[in-house]
Amino acid sequence: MAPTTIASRRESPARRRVLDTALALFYAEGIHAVGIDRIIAEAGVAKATFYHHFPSKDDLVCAYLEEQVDLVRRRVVPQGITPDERIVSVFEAIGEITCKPGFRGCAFINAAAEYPDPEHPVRRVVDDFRRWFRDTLKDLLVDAGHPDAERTALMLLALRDGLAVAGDLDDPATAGPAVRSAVTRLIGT
Amino acid sequence: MAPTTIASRRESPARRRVLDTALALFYAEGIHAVGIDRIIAEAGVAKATFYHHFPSKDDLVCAYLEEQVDLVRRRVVPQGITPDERIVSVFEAIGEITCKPGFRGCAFINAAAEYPDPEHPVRRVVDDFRRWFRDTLKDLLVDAGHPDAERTALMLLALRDGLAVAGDLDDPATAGPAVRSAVTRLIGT
DNA sequence: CCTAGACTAGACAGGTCTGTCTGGTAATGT
DNA sequence: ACATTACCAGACAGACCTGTCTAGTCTAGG
Repeated sequence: MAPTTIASRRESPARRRVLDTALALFYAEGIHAVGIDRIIAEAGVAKATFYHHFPSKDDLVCAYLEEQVDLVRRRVVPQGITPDERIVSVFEAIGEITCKPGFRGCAFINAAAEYPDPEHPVRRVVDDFRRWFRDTLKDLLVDAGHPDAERTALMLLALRDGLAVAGDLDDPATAGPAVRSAVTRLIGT
Repeated sequence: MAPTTIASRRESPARRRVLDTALALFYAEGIHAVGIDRIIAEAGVAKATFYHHFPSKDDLVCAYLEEQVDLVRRRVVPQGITPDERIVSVFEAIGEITCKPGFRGCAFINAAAEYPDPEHPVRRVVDDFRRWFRDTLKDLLVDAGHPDAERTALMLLALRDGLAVAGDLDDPATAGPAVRSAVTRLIGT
């Protein structure tokens, strides 16, 4: 038994192609709206191969969201000068992303809208992400010596969600410029 | 021809039952997840009757969202003392609703997540609602003599969306108490 | 009385969905 | 040389989807 078995199941060209396709299609068109047949066709993968790597569609959906978690995590890490500025920079980055052409809102919010059951594995991934993001904001606020860090982190999370929604449903250009002042008003400079 | 034809098509016991059932099921379980068969079964209505009142499922979905618009509009109207207090009261009402047991987020955000095409009739209803809400906030801010009413209205809309998402995905109890201070920080009093 | 229309019950067509299963190819490591 | 395993192609089952259609009941207005 080569060191293949599990390792290659986690990383293989076919699996990668499926995941990339799922990332694009699920995000752009919604999860229930995209069938397995469509994914394997556009990924150029046989059905048996797909079900070899992902026992069910739900597994693929979870993997898709984990992928999104990785993408976000990679962005938030880089630090600016002061903790205050780091917070502002995180939100300005969000403001920019929401203006980009393909933006279709927050992948986690959209996924949760399609999975009402809070106990569903998909919702677990969403919960983990949100908890991580909230804690990260709180830590930044604590570093900045902010009083009432806990509550302010909740407000900032609400702002983030609102920006993501607005970027998708309203005119994205209008929301962008307001981001910086919204953050400073909330954290009270 | 009695004054029936169109009038009764707009208001009839069967149609009402269908609409009420759709309101409950679509909101609680999502739109794609609930089929016509399920709706007509729980509404106690024949299929032909359903398709008589709603030519397609999309028509029902639009009617469902219009129904939600009516519900929200009815709430926002009542006025408090000062314009500032009216704004706060609107948001405290939102804060309360998000804590209630059956809360499953904003019906419009959830619907939009399932209808990616911005030109789709469903999205038109969503757009109309958001425009109305944004304008209402702006008018209240103008009445309050607020400078920068336009931009502040955007922030408040973002806050509303964030509250709706948080009430659905996070612990609803934690977000509630922060609402009032978030609003006052944003409108800068 | 009679007729238009709102309604019920349910079969049906044509499509899509997830997931299984068969059968075969190619590469790789022992 | 051989076994494992990653992969491809595609048929298939069984369920569910939307929307149409037939056939018949009940009610109220003229």
